Amino acid sequence: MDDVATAAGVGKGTLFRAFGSRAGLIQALWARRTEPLRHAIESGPLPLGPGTEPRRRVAAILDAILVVKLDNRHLTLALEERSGGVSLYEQAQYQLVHQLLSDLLRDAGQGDESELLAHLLLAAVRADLLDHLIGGRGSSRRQLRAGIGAVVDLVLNGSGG
Amino acid sequence: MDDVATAAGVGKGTLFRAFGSRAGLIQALWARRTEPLRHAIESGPLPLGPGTEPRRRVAAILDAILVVKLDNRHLTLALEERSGGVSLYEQAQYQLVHQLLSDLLRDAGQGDESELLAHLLLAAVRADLLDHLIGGRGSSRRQLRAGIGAVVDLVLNGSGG
DNA sequence: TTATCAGCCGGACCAACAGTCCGGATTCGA
DNA sequence: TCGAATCCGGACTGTTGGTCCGGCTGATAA
Repeated sequence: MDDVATAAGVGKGTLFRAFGSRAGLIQALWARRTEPLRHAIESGPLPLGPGTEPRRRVAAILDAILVVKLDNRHLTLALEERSGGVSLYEQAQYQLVHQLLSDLLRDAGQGDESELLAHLLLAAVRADLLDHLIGGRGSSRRQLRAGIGAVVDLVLNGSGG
Repeated sequence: MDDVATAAGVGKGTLFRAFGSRAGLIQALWARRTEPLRHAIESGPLPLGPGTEPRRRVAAILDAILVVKLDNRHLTLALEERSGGVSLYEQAQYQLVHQLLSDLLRDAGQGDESELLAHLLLAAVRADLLDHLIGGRGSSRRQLRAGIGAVVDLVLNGSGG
């Protein structure tokens, strides 16, 4: 926070007055970075926008989220860190995506458990997991998108097992 | 740490000499709490022990982990918190379970993606998610076990969608 | 142009907390 | 009994998120 304030050319007080807390700053940054994505989901073209078949739309949204997270690894890691007693699951932005995915899954016929299933799918793109997969296992971005996409497909459409 | 040392009737130095760090203490506690479970998985009776059909065994292991986590919510939350720069995924105990689940999934015919799938299934029982589901949504223990069990089944056996 | 005042800003300060370190107690061997 | 090696406790340090107040600025009125 000190460094951020200095880099921004303001005092620490100003920073905290503007964003409330470290978590507030991070969430504000995240909100700005994800604005195009939110817009595309709300009213953009297929397959992200409304009108796509629910399962395909869920997969598209998850892939888009994955890409944003890969493009903002440090920020995302900080965002999802439990800080100030606020967990990821209490953040408004998480609850919004979760609600959307739950609704889509319900539409897709996953009546029961659509809420849990939405949590599970979102857990597949959690920042620390991505960080581990990239940093530790050396997966490339391509491999990650393909792999996670496959697993999500498997969850959504069944393996036929 | 101060409080722990005081409660244990020793100095803080002793605590750190014995466990290395806060994370070390938490992992040691966790290792002790999960010792019976590890033993049951290694050489116990069905469905946890070896010999069970892979998918069933995966489901049984996940349910057992879920129960332990529910019985030790605070400890588990602390364990999975990124602390000291060490994420959950770098912990030896996580890697062991992940390896086991990966192998079982491979045996079950999920050749490709068995590793990612194992991560996904373990993400379904992450401490902060459980905490959110219990604390915020008021799900009972029973409901959680049933719900997560159903979702895991769906992932393992397909929904037929 | 100058006096007054409200609001905003900066950065010194505070509290919490993981981790270190050294003076002293204890124990073991001679 | 004495000396040395080991172990222990808790005061201390460094870092960091967050607070607070003295002072600056800019607007307004005389």
